[in-house]
Amino acid sequence: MHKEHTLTKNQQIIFDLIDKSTEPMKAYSILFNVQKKGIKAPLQVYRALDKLVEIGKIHKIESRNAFIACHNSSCQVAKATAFSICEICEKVTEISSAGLSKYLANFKDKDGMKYSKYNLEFFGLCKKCR
Amino acid sequence: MHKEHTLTKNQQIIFDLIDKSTEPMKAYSILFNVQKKGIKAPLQVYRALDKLVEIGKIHKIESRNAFIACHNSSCQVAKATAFSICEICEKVTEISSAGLSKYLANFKDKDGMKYSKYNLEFFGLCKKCR
DNA sequence: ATATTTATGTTATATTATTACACAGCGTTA
DNA sequence: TAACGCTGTGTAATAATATAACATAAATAT
Repeated sequence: MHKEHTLTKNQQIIFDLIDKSTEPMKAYSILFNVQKKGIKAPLQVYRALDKLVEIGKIHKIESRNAFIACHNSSCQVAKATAFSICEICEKVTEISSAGLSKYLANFKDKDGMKYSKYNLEFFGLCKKCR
Repeated sequence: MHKEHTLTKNQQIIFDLIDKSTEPMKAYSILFNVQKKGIKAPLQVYRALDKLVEIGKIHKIESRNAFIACHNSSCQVAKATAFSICEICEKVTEISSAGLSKYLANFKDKDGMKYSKYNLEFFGLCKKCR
């Protein structure tokens, strides 16, 4: 079981914005959008983003420096993430595949080492862009 | 078979530096190190990095904004990369596992979509840091 | 109630990456 | 050879992403 995190005001504002967005949002675009709500400085945004990532409410798309809400209910901690990214329209989708998760969670390298966390980004063309 | 790419002067200087490094190098650290060789501006570095990534001589570690030389002879194009990253000492190792490559290259999502490229980053503690 | 931790607000600054423009070298081809 | 396309170079300026440092407030624990 996981502790339910009650979001603070800034965290809630920023999460709501990302959650409503149909595409990954960048930090300064988030900042621009929440300035009317009193969040004025980059650091306020980054602090909220850090926390939201930490508790698994959002994920960072590393190759794009952008953030999307997690829609995978089983993923309350940001320790195992996989995305597909369209190289034309930049649509990003979180991949939720039991097989893939299982394979990666159990993956051991040559030295028999297992890892506590991973991030996987697939690139290609989405249906629309083919 | 792949065309052999002859590196240009700037590309060669920057590749040599990254190749000799025991750890991933960041763009501005590269810049600092090659200034004595006449490469003075960030853009000169980024242009060389872009090309080196494109032809698979180096890879970008997205979560760290850093670059490492490819030591995987089979990987002449940057389309399928996997790394392990130690969260304490930041040691990065390229993972070369036939099983993993095969699994990911053949991975299809729910819609049966296959991808042309992927990047996977595993996080954990290396042997020394355990 | 006090200590501790977590979050906030603000200013300044560091770090990472790109735009825009001028020009040089090289192979093609007309 | 000259005109063209392509790739790479040099330089200055700037954009975009992220953090440091410091002061204060709110929430939680002892």
